[in-house]
Amino acid sequence: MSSDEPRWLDDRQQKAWRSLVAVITRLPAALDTQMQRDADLTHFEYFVLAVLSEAPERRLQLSALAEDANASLSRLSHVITRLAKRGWVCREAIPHSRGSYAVLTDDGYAKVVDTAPAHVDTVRRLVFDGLDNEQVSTLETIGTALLTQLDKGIAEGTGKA
Amino acid sequence: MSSDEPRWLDDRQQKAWRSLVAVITRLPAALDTQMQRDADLTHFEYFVLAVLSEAPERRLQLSALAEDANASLSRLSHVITRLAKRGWVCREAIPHSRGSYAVLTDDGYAKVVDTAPAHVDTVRRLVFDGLDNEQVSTLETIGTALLTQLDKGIAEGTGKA
DNA sequence: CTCCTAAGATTGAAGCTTCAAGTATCATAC
DNA sequence: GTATGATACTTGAAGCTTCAATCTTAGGAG
Repeated sequence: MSSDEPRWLDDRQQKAWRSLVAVITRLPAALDTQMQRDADLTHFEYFVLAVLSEAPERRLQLSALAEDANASLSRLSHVITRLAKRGWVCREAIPHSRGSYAVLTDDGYAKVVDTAPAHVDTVRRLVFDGLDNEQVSTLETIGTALLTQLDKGIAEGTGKA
Repeated sequence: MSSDEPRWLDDRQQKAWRSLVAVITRLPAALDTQMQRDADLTHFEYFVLAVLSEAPERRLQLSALAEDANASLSRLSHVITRLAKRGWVCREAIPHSRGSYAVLTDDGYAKVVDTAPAHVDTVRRLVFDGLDNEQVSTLETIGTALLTQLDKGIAEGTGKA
């Protein structure tokens, strides 16, 4: 515990928090619904493929990919197994290292190219169509601030709240 | 599809989107980790209990609770079953209606009271400690704008992207 | 060279969410 | 009163994520 009385959030923070919770709950669900329907993929699976498609040589070490995709190594490993079964990704040992690459296959690249347009349309429809240019900048600024604090907070919190 | 060429996101939107995706992926994971460790609850379970604790008579019809908790009725029903097994909630038929109430028990209320302080500390640590007053207001504004557009977008999107 | 440690990744079980199908109850029409 | 339909909720199975344990291999110490 930080102090004696358990300082509550003030009114403004309370409202901001509720709306943030709603966003982090509803938006992923909406993204998954569209992805599932149009591409038989979770949004996370798509994101992994998309990150790989932009990497040099369309390959990335698993631990690096996990970081870029905001996931635990375990989660990523399971997902790579699933994507490999579908032929979109394969693993490749890295010489003189304990690591492995995840490599996007040509089929995987084609899948991303196929899937991207409907996904982008969805992102516009669910998010950007409601924001003007200034709000988009603000979103980026706030998002970055949140991530910075999140990383800091996780680092601190490794020893109980 | 909206038009001929699949209009991509511009650079600013792209950056904003990446940071938003990171937030909606990492923040829930961090909240769940703390909740699991300190209260043996998922963040969603806690949120359901918290919403109930603020409702008149600490009760809400399931469909209304689902809406307030940003969840599908199915998800909520499973969760209520789990919470009921632990004695924190019970169901109660609504006379002359097809609906049911979810009612927070005294034990359930006590659980919320016990759990809230560490949760609030976590929210401060992961989010608000990194934001000044103005940014909190901005967060609330942007969050609300996102939710508005999300609802609109989902309504539109019920017939393919 | 051999042992030891730890980094990188995998795995299986348990738990949560979703999806689709099912049940029950109320309102309406005949 | 009895169909019909729709609303509110429940349920079981399938799939995804997490957690903890495990495996494998690289890098040092002796």
